[in-house]
Amino acid sequence: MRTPSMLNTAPTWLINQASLHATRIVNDRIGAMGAHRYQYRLLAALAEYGDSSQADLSRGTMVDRSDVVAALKDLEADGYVRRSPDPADNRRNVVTLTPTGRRRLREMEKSVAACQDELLAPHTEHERERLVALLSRVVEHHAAAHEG
Amino acid sequence: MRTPSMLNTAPTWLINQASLHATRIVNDRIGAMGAHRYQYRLLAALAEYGDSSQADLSRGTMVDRSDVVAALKDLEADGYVRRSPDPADNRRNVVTLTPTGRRRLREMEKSVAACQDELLAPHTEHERERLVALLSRVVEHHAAAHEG
DNA sequence: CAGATCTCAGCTATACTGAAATGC
DNA sequence: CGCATTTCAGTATAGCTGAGATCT
Repeated sequence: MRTPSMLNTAPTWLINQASLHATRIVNDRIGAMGAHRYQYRLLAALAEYGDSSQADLSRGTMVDRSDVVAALKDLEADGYVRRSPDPADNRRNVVTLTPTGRRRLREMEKSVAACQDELLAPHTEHERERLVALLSRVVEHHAAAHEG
Repeated sequence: MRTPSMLNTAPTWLINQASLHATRIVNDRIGAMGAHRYQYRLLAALAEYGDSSQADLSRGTMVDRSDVVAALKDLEADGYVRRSPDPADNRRNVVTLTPTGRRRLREMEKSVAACQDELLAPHTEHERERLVALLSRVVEHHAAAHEG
């Protein structure tokens, strides 16, 4: 049986199916280097914004605050980040990217780039940009609607 | 903190985020009418293909064979489908859509159409078609690669 | 015999919730 | 006081696996 047309033309269904493939691809590649999805998001945020609190990392990466705790614990155990109390606000931790963590991020970037190529293998560069633009609008719209 | 650009431009991340929003929207609306995501997929497949075995339904809807069992049990309890042994192949059940089930599907279609509008609120009709076309290529490519 | 189907029991990862401890 | 942050324990669901019983 082929996929019913009622599903085949429904964006919600297509997005869910595409997400399953994307997740499988990312988990395979990131997992093969002994890392986790969330770790890439956190390292990327630290590289772009510098030292950050865990709450800020959670908001910036859409990783739940409680999952940030676990992911940072692993990253710290491997020396990719350091955590220290924030002198300016003792509720917070200052999370710092180490040089080793920066190298780790660069390796992950290659892996994640390969994921994009694998996921969008049939698509031209121009089509990939259009897809990114369309999906960005979806995500921005609902991210804004969800926090407001 | 805003989303790091390393994530914002990664299709895998965008698709995952969009999928979270899509799933939340569908679950809210379908759940509000006392139904489940899977039930819509199964009823849609039955309406398009007529009587089917559970294995065919599983392949056509991408609902796992074991989850088909549970979803059909609920649909049958509410009178939306009937199941009977296939005389031509006693391993199989013949799953039949009842008139009540057909009405139920029509209600769900309205609900699911509203989901698409909510998910793609910022997009024009033309943009929605482009998104569907791009995502269809992703899904078809990986569906083919995954079964082969 | 190999292979398909239906069913159940259970597993894992993801996203999320609640609450406690602490500090602003 | 209300509110934010970190942490831990636990929940819900989706998707999936393994195995048994049955049949082709």
